[in-house]
Amino acid sequence: MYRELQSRLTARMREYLKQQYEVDLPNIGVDQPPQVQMGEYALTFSFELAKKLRKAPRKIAEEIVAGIGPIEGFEKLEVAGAGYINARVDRAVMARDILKSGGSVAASGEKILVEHTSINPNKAAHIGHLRNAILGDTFVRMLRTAGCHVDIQNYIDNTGVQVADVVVGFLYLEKKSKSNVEKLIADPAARGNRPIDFYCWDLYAQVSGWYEQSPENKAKRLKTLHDIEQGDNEAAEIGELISTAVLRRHLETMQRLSIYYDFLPRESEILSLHFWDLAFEQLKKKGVLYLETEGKNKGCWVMKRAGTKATEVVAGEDAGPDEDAKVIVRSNGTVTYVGKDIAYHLWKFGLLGRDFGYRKFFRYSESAVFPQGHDVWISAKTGESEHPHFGGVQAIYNVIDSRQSDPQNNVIEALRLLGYTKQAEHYTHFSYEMVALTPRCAVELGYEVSEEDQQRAYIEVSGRKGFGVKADDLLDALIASAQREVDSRHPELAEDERRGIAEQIAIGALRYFMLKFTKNSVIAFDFKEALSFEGETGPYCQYAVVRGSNIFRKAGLEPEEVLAGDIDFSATAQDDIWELWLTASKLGNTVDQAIATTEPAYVAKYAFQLAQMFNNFYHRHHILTEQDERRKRFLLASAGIARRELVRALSVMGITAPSVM
RNA sequence: GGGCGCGUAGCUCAAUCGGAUAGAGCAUCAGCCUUCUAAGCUGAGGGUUGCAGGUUCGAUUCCUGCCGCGCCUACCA
Repeated sequence: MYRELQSRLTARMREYLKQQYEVDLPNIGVDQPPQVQMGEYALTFSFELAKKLRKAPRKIAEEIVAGIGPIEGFEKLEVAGAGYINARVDRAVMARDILKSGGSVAASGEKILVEHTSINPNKAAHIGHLRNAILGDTFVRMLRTAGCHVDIQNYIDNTGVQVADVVVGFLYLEKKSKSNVEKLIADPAARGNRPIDFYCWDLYAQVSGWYEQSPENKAKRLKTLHDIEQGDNEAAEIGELISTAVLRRHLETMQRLSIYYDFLPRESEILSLHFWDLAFEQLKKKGVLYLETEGKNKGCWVMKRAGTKATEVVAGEDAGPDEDAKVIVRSNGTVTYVGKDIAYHLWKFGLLGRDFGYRKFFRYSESAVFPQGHDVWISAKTGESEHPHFGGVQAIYNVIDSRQSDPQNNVIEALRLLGYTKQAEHYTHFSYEMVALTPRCAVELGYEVSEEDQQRAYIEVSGRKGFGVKADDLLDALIASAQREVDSRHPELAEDERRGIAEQIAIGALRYFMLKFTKNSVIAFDFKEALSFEGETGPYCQYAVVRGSNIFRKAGLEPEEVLAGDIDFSATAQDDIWELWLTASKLGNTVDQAIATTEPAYVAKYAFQLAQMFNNFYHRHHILTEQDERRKRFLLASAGIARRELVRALSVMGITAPSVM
């Protein structure tokens, strides 16, 4: 709602400026005045125009305010300060519109692919992966709120060195055969009742140490990796077993947080279906790759990096080889990771000329989210005959941490050099910073922390060293902590009900925690902060919703019927209450902005702000004891609007509020 | 060396295209439960926005140079 009035105001201003001063301002900046009593919108262009028009900003503002005449939906314009133009809306009219449409957002209809999670299937998910998955899932929810059609993909690197490392662990450290590993996966007792991904977590860390012991050990790694890539041998079969079992665990872990997927493309199919061969042909034909004949990259097919000036040498012949070029095909003929990624992204845009086979892999059972249940498909060499179609999308968002920005840029550059400039422009590396541990947290967890690391602000998580906090462990800790609170507050409730509430609170706390930081801020993880349910947290927002619900429950009314009823809006003149309405009208605006900047934190901040404002309102105005019936109705409507929009904002973040807290 | 990012209150973080008095939470201190739930509310203290210049009516925001920190920069994947 907020957005519609804003565009009406700026459109009228632009028109008037053209007509009156013969200036065209395509982007008229709009702010909000510092206090709501000063108006809902603030325009600052008078300052900008001062020089051009040779008039004082305040004078310009005064002329415009005097001359422009009425604008629909607005009560009046005022000059403020040195030349601001503040616009006041007609509050009663706007309130009526908010009641109807609230923070609804415009529909778009584009087909978009979001790739997120993409955890190597060789160990348990940790807090860094949680940040990725929660950012990705929330971004998907934002896009869907905006009316986009989104496919969610989770890329599985099941033939990489990380999987090979765990296979080495099974084969050489634990001396296990394929059937031993099968038993380990099938029989919980065989792995000491630890989940298989936890088991692999420990094994993976051991293997890293074992490599250090001798060069022979290390040689096993390369051999195993090659075996896995080749296929048809025990190492490959163990790799397949383990990566599939661990992947299943990852899906279960993410499902606990209401994070879902549509398709799981795997590296094994990118290899076996020879995606690279097709990409290689295109890259050679268009001259994107060239065979280096000199220097350190002699014998490799390389590509120039984005931003480097390869054409700089026009006259000078003796420039030598571009040592900075990115190797795509090694001198032994094997393709690098970036090469495979280029092929994969050609497929995503429907530019490769080949498709995956598709097989059903995992099913989300019937629920509120999926009334008919939902299948997760996985890539296969030969798939099922009936399957949905993935790929061939208009835009891509890859949720990958900032450390991958270099390879990501290489892929984008390859698309551009291939002539797919439109696709390159619609390829977004949704980059975010890592989650690290504070030294204190590392010590708490029982890790040895060096003198040097003690002095740092944070220490990078390392799966290779087994250094980190597992996602399931964190979630369990959050649930346990929430459970204690719920048990003491609501002993009257049944046990499974209390458990359900504790889970909702834990998920709210975790998802909000991962979203409240802006993307390029490193999260220095600390249990104390992450386990907090007070202040700027998910439970704070959930609590505001519960309070809102309680009012209606005690009043014996449904929020919807109050909002649909007859309401006297004269009390919107009261600034503190009006501010609540105004904030409630801005969800659509916030989501738009969050999409445009790929910054989910805006939504988190918004939800907190709205919750805070509601809590404020809650204390200041006691609704059920209000004697004036008209005012009581209005206050109920105010609570209803705030609650409705807060519920929407939380649902964009994948958070639901429990019935009681 | 080059690329990307960061530096804001004791701590953790916000601040829309450059906009009005730089805001939250935590922590500290002082208050508020006979009320629709205190996972809450009110108030107080706490700032030379790393440093030095520049652009501008206006700079936390843009530019330049320093200082400090992190990540990336392999024919590993």
